[in-house]
Amino acid sequence: MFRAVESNVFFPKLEEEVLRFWKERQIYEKSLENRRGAPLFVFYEGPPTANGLPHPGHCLTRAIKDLFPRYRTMRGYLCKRKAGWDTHGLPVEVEVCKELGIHSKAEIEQYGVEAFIHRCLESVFRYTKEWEELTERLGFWIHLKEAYVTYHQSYVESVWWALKELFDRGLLYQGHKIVWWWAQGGTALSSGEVGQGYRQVADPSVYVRFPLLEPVPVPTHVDPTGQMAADLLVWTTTPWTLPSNQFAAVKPDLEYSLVDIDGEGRPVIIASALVEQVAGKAGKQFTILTAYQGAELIGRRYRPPFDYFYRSQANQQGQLRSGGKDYLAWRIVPAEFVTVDTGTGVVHQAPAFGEVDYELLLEEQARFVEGEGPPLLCPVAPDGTFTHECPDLQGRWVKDCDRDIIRQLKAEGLLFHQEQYLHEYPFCWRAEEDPLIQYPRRSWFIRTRQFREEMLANNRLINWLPEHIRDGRFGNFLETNVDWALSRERYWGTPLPIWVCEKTGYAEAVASYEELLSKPGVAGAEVWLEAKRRNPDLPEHLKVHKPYIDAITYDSPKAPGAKMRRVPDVIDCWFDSGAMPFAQWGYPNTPGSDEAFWEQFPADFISEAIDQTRGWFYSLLAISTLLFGNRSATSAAAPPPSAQAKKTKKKSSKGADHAGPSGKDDSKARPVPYPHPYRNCIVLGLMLAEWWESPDGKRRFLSETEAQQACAQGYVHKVGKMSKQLRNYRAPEEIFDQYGADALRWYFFANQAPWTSIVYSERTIKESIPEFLLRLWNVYSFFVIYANIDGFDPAKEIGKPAGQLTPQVLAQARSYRPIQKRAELDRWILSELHRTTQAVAAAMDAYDNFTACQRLSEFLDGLSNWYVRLSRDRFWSGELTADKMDAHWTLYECLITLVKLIAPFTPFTAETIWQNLAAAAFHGQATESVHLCDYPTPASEAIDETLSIRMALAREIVSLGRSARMNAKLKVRQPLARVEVVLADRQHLDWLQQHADLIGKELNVHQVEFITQAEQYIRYTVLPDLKRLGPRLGRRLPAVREKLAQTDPGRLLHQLQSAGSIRLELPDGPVELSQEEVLVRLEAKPGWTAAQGQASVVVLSTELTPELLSEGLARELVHAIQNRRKDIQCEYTDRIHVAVVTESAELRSAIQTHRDYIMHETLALDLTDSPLPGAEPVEVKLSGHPAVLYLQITSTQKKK
RNA sequence: GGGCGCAUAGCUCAGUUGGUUAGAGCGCGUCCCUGAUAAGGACGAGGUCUGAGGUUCGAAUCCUCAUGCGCCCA
Repeated sequence: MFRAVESNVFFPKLEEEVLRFWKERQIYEKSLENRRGAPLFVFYEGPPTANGLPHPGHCLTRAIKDLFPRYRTMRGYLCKRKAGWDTHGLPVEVEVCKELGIHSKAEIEQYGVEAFIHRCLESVFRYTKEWEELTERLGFWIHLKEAYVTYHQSYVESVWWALKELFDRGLLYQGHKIVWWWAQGGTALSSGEVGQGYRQVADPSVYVRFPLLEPVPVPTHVDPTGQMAADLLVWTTTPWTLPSNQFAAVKPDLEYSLVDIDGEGRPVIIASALVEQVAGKAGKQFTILTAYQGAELIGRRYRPPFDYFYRSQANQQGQLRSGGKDYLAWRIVPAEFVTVDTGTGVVHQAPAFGEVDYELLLEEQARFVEGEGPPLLCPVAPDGTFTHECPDLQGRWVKDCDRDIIRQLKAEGLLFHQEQYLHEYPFCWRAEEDPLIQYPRRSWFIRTRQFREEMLANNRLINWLPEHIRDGRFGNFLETNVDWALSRERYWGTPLPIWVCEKTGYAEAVASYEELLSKPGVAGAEVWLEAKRRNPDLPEHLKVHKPYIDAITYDSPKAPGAKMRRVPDVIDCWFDSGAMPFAQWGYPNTPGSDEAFWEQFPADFISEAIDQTRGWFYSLLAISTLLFGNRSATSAAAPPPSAQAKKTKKKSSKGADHAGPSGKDDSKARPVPYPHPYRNCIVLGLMLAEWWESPDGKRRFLSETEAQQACAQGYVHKVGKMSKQLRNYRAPEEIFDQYGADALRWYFFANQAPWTSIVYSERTIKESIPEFLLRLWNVYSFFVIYANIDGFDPAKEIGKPAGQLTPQVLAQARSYRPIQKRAELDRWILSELHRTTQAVAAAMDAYDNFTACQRLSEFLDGLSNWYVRLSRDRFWSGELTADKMDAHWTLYECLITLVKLIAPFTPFTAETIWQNLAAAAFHGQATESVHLCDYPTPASEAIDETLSIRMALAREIVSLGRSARMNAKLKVRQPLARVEVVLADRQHLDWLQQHADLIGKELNVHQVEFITQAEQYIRYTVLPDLKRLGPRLGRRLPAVREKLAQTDPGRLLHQLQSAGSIRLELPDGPVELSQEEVLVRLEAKPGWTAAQGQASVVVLSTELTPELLSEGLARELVHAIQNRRKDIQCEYTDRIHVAVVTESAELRSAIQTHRDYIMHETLALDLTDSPLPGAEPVEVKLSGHPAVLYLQITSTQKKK
């Protein structure tokens, strides 16, 4: 016996029970134990930050991250799932600053770095509980207890090891980075912060003359000497950067003009396209004297407007790599970024105060021999004031100097024009009156640029979903890769493990705390010990963090008496997360990490949202490529031979998956087979919120109903970014409580490809219940009802152990007959089951959950709306015949297999059903949990494609029949004499004829006839098969089409049937069309009750004889009695007494004629025509005939 | 400003290598069925596939441009 299934199912409650069950029985742990020694499927968890509450977008990521590991586990792989937490970084510091009500670095220092770090640590795990609850409630199986944590000592040391590797290989260097700098607060702002602070502002816009040192060539009609002295005309909105000018940039393929201004005699050079615009602005008369290509101007020298540097460095030269020498500064250089939208086409370059300018400086430096190139000129201090290098401006805030600078330009005759310029400019989001400036900071870089080609090559080995990421967003990013700016002048992060000699500047990297303490003359470790003594609760991990680590110094190996001190920076937290493939194991310092790392590298599967393209996806790839990529045999980081050997044991399969070692030892040619860290990557779309607003926009509602109730009308539907401030989305827990995790999961998996950006729609989540879960539940409930009524108990017939209840196990049962012996309907649904299994596995192997879900939905539809529907009378027939047992076994097998198929998608519902149908039914002799089962494998011998096609045809005909009945307003309860089905194609005619009864029953008609020629109802059309004929006929196709349309279809059909082909005479010669190259379409002629589909037309006979009407009445009566049974709460098997009192002769006659049928259908013991004493009379109308109905339940008894 | 993507029914989304009548679910309307019963099913209305060009015998699909939206980077 199966446990009775409650009809009013509430999924959230079931899910809670399943969660308890999983926990008590340690099902997740068992699912791993189950696969001990199996081939590996490697999953990496991209670590979330737990310093904020999880939102619906995290649910999507975590659902996808659960789906494929679950699937692969069932497919026989061992998939270890280590959780991880990202704990470092600016966002954490910002949170803490908010709590403390402070902003700047000075305020942090004042508060105390030590205390600040402690607060960061507290903040990091503030919402861990919420995250863990969400993870568990969603059914995301992952080892939360053994999570890697980026601030842990082992993790930090692993990162240090990686950095030392890079440092020792010369891949880590110090340079400048131009940052958006908040001078008053003394800190750089992240791009996100900068983005928040843009405001429209009016800045001075000045056009300045840069006098060229040498005259430029001109035609002799302009000047008889053939040359003229000229100025460059340069535009800038930041006059304060002019003292720092180093170059003027032009675009080589742009045309420039030499123009005379109001006949002044000293012409200027300006992009030709801008002559008119600038002349107009300045209100001057420009006369073009001659023109140059930008390329002709390159290399010419000019005098900058200020001589702070020029005074002493004007003629300095450096050695070029290509041989020869060139001047270091104040010459015209080529640049592609020059545009002619605004300005003059000649761009002032102050590399210290513009990122683009700085890039150009680097390019210039690259032309020179190391150390010989132009230096960076920066006469501005970090507090935003001019230094002693500009004596007359010294100590003043740069922006305040704009006016004096302009005045001076004017005085020297260099100012051509001045105006106000309105534009967007960033301000500090914390101190609104402070404009940001671009400013150079010393920074450590990783030479990723050198590995551009290697990274691109590795990128090509990754199976990106969607594919366009590879060559699009990610590929483009790699192609324009610049060196990774690694260091951050912050507090809470992995400290940069570089110690520098205070005297010589000699630097070295350190790979562990232990290594550090073993250095000669080490001192300062007591700072940590002292802190720990004061506060014994401090986690040991903190000792590798600021400020404790900063205290540690040791003797310099280069200068006696000098100390090595750590550089004060921490690193970009993206490096932390990108290091997780090895750092999660504490590689290489932690014992056993060597094995663990190489076993779990690279990942088969990762998934995050698209915003991670330049984040985690990049940091993983860059770090792996640099550390483990192809390089000389000196590699410190090559996999041990044992790990290599183990990996070759992996099963090979299709796709990018496991496209790994061939099994041969080719490690000499390629030191590391997988320098790319992940093979398959699903890039998720971003999730938007939807909400409703009151007409005034002041009130927000999360459902339309609420909006309707509150505002009646005029409320507005909104779609936009999810926002904590706006609270424009429903919290995940509420979704779990109302609809359940499976509903949410199915909504994510089944509605769209995962990379589609979706609107988080509560309504759609709700809908996934009736669409899928409830439909499955109804079939399951149906099965249990009848299995229990019939005493169908598989456990009684199957020996122990029953295991996973595979078809082989079920076949042991005495009453289980081979599929070939069963009814066709059984063979059909089992064939569909295996086809679905095949398709779902293929889709899931290709990481295509959307297609997989569609196939599952289609199967469930067939099971529910065709198989169960048509099998009903088999289930409620009285005798336990072999056919009835077949129906039970078939449905049972379908359900058992289906719950295995859906287990990775909706793990809770699958488990609930499995527990009843398998675990409980077999009293512990079946596999404990559906998640410990193997994924079903399709049996090709059970698949009958022809039957699938035929059954689909039958379903179409029934559907058309219903449509036809609808048109004629003939309800299905009214039997009809006959239906004629006209087929365009006689291929499946015989089969359909054999199944006429099935179609007839569904349509409630007595006779179904198939005809292939029925000119009386049908018009035929012969159409060309364009897909076939297109390639063959090309240009002639339209003529063929026309000719076919004009020719009498009857003649064409005749020709086709007699000759097997059609010959058309066309102006440009004859064309022969074979049977396969044409399609025959049918169309019902008007005036018939008919419906047409692709391949068939269904025509109904609408003539109603008295016999048919009488039969219809009988069915009406049955319907009325069944309704009444329900009213008086009959059990399914209750027997009843029935009486019908009526004046209607037709009705009495119908009862007379169909007495047995009525009694059988309604489980009536008798059917009389006088009132039953004690029974309540109910008045009914049956097709317009009034009657009074009496029902009375007898004692409950089995219908058998 | 640059890169990438998206735009299909009232809403949320599918649409396989270009092919004849562009689909699903929800919502709406009209019904049906019901011994799965707080389900289920059918039918209908609703589409210039964002716009404009182009390639092609043929374009929602390929190309170009424009518009709008999103993400990333400036």
